[in-house]
Amino acid sequence: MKPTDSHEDCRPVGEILHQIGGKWTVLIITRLGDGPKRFGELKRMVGGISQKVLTSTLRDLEMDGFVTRTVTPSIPPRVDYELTDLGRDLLVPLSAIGEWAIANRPRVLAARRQYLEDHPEAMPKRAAHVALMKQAAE
Amino acid sequence: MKPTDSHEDCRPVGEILHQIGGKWTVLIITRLGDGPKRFGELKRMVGGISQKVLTSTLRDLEMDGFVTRTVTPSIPPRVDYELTDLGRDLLVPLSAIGEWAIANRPRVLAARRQYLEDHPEAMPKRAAHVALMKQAAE
DNA sequence: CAGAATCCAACTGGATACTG
DNA sequence: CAGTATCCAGTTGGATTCTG
Repeated sequence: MKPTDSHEDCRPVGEILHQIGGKWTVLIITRLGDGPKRFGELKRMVGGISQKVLTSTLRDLEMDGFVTRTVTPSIPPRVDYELTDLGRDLLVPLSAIGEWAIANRPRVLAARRQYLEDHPEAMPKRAAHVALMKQAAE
Repeated sequence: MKPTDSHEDCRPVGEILHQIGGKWTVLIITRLGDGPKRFGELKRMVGGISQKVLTSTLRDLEMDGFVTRTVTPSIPPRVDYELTDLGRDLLVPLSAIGEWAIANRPRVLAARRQYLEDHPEAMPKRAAHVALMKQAAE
């Protein structure tokens, strides 16, 4: 599995990455890294995610075999999510990305500021930029 | 920079991850991993990407300081893209993800098949699923 | 509590045509 | 060759309301 070769298997890999690369996936998987969590617990921990999106993201993760969903039919109901072996496996490279993001956010923000200085006309054509720029302004 | 703590900096990290998690970002960065590439070269190597999307993704990466864009005003014009130090830095955790995806694609596909067996009514509510299922059927 | 169901605005990304 | 400029369909994701 050499890293710099393999021109053919780009697309299939892209599909998996796209799935993993969802805005919240990394956050959810890493939150589950230290044990099972209930739905509401996860929602609070991640923060800023709507239930609809959390629900469907968790469904995706369940579908891909990264998490298990355990329903306890009590009143009120209780649902726990937990990483599978595959999920814990994925957690390794994923948390590496997460830590990279935390560690290098300042560098990225600085690069964005620099870019805007050099290209004053650049202005946000993509939404993600706006969000990051707001952070850069802090 | 502990992995399992830090409830606060989830969102900011999410923004960076979202950026990185774009469908093509990982593919492009890893393709650039073994040296500078021209626009058309990249387009062929990645495969299946439109020039519009390739262009805007490259702009994003440039904006974030991951790649440099070098224009040689000849006829025909020539533009080279190359990883910056920050980009090469990012390449490390990113290619880990890429390799994970290649190595574990079968497991993910198997999980999807299993899921569909267990939940016959599940059927594609999200597009990404359709793509993966088509692959699963191969 | 955990979600399902709607409604709807915003963003993504593909196809096509044109330019220096 | 390497874009830029449109147009446009499909998806994502937020807010809100309702249910077992």
